[in-house]
Amino acid sequence: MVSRRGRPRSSAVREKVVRAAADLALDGGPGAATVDAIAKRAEVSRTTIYKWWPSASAIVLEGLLDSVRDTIVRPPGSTTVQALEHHVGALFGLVADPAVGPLLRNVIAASVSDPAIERALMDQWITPRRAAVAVTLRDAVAAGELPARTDVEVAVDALVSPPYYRLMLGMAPLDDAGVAALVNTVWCGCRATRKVSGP
Amino acid sequence: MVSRRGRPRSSAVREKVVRAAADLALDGGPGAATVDAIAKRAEVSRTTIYKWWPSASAIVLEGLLDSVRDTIVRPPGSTTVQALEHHVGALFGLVADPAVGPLLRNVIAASVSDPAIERALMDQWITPRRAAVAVTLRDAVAAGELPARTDVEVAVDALVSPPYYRLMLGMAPLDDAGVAALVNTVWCGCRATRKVSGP
Amino acid sequence: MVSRRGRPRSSAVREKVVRAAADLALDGGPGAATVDAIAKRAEVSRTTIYKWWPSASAIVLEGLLDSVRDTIVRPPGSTTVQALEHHVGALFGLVADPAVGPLLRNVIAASVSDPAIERALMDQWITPRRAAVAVTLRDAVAAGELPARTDVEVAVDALVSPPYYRLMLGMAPLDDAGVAALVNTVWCGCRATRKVSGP
Amino acid sequence: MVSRRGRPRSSAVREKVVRAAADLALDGGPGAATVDAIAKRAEVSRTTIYKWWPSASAIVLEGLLDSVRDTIVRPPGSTTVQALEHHVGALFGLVADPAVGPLLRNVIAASVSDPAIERALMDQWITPRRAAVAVTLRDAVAAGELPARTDVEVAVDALVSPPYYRLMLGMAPLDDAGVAALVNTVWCGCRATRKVSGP
DNA sequence: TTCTAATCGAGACGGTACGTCAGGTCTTCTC
DNA sequence: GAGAAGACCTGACGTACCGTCTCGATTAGAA
Repeated sequence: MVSRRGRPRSSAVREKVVRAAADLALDGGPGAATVDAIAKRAEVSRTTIYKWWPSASAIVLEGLLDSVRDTIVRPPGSTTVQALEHHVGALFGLVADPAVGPLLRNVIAASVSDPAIERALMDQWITPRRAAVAVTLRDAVAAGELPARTDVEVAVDALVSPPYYRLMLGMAPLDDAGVAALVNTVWCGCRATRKVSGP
Repeated sequence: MVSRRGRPRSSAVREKVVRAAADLALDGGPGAATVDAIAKRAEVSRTTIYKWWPSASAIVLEGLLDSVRDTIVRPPGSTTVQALEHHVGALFGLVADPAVGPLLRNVIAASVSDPAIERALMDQWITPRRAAVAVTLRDAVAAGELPARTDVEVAVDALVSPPYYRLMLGMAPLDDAGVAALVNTVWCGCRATRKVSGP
Repeated sequence: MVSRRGRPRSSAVREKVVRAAADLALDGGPGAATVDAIAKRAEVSRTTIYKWWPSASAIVLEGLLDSVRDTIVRPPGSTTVQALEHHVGALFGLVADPAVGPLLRNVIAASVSDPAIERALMDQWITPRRAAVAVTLRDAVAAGELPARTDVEVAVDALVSPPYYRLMLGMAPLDDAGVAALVNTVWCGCRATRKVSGP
Repeated sequence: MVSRRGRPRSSAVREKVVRAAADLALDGGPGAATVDAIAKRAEVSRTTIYKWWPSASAIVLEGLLDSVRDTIVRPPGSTTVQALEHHVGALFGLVADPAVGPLLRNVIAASVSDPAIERALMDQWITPRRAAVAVTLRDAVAAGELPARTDVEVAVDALVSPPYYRLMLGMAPLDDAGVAALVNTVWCGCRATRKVSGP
């Protein structure tokens, strides 16, 4: 067993910082989660923060990923459509969650000017969620439920883009009926699609 | 017509400022278009800038809207699908345009922390483009090409969200085939949709 | 008449800053006169301070020079010895002054690690005071009161070094009798000096 | 004698630390000898340094005293003037030594804001050197070489202040001839002095 | 023409946050 | 117990932008 030398990192610090960042980002509006403000609220030294995180947004992102640790699994025994609705519905619910959406919006905005955030967001948030939907769709293609020519990436885009789009532009999220309609439309669209430039 | 007394506003100033902001935002990366930098580059006084614009992002937005003044019209004599492809294709092209996309991304990020930008962006960019697509879809419903139960807002979301989504997350834009597939999928999906929770 | 463009510099700011620095350096001990503390005490923005002064020590130096603006003049109609005693006595008095000595000590300490302070201190404080004494001595040589071989620089050193030496090392300053004795010793020494390496 | 329990203090550590401090203070300029830098250069833990020394300046001072361990003795069989010249010349030489002067300047500057350094510097450097000169002068008074009214403290000041003064202000040190002239002037001045306020 | 009201430029000023550096203290493991 | 490693806090540093402010210089219609 390898026990590190020196004083061990305090887990309390990490928690206080991440929680403070989330609190500030949530009820202080975006731009409130500065390193200074986080340090003050968490009662932690700014220096320590800079030692562990490269920016305020990185902290917010960490809090975001912390709060959403539920594994992305397909409900056992579900049909393809049920699985799709589960995945997409969960995503919509998440983005519309008042404790998650604002953080995500914050982080996406920050990712515009911070490649590191962009990468982390992509790797740890976007890609896993796209993958879950994509796998379900590809299984359906393999099972013959969807035609072989189905463009999975495009279908995934159609299914997952709207919540981000509405989030970033400050539009109200789709309600449950809207979500169901979206899934239904894309599902039927994939099945009904004919060759694009046919006779 | 009552022409004001005093020195009239110099149009040269507006142009220099807007151009400088766009240049900075484009090749300096986001965050480069600060008021200070714009003032220096445009060789205009900071005071003057503050007199006419509330923020740097507002200038970038103005430049964005300036550069995209093409009227959003339905090509005369086009079928519904052709019209849809034209509208959606134009939008995708715009967002993928290296002289437009970055500015837009910039402005959307700024809109997160600036309600005024959010409003202006919504009113002058998002809403008109959604409206064009929505009108086409509603016409199709009226003409019996699409079923009456079609949820137009959802269809619009599916059609227009992907480019913004990919733009904000730094993903490569869909290529032409992808765009065509998307339009086709949604169109077919709307036509083929059955009642969501049928027996 | 050249009237500057732009908002004119506020003289109140300069005064408040310089006074605050002096106050802090005097009753807060050395090391108390940081830029932060000065800004807070003077109720002036740190930015503004950095615009006009390169360091806290520069401000203290400015305050020092401000408070000692008395022209260095030889009393009219004085004999050489009287003039010397006046000059040297004034210097001793200044350095022993509780409102001047601590500032000077502060600045000399800072000059060790700041060439700009070193230069300014030299040019605006040390050199003028050495010069006054040197001129008086040289006049005495010219008048035949002192032998031609008198090493003026050495005599100046002997006369002016002690107060700085005692100041820097925290020793009590010489009292009036000590000052008189010093002047007398050096004066007589210069007159009585024989060739250093005689037969 | 009871030898302490536990690991004894490593003399290697002391040497490495002191040497590192001296090296940094000499070729890194003042301000370079921070505790951090010393720890890094000496490859010693900061904690260890803080355990044995109260400040970086204390280390520099220790190095200074280490490097100048020559006993201050009067050359046997010397005349008073020879002894004085020896003492004062040694002091001048020391202060002008490029391996000693900068350290001393450093320490004096630090003593301004650190009473402990001030005390140590006084007790272990200044006082012994003043004492050596004072004893010689007092012996001369006792022997009748100098008048009884000689103010020894003042004479000591005149003899030893100049090198410190020039050191602290960054002035070039006096050359050998200057030193000889200084000693000669003060010696003759002490012998020739008449009552200060005579008729 | 002269007045007058506006624009525009220059620059001072107060703020807030940034990211870094050094000083100290404390905790833990290793020798 | 000495020493190494390193986490942590404090406080100051100097910089970048922000937004406001006070000026003078310029411009062109209105009196």
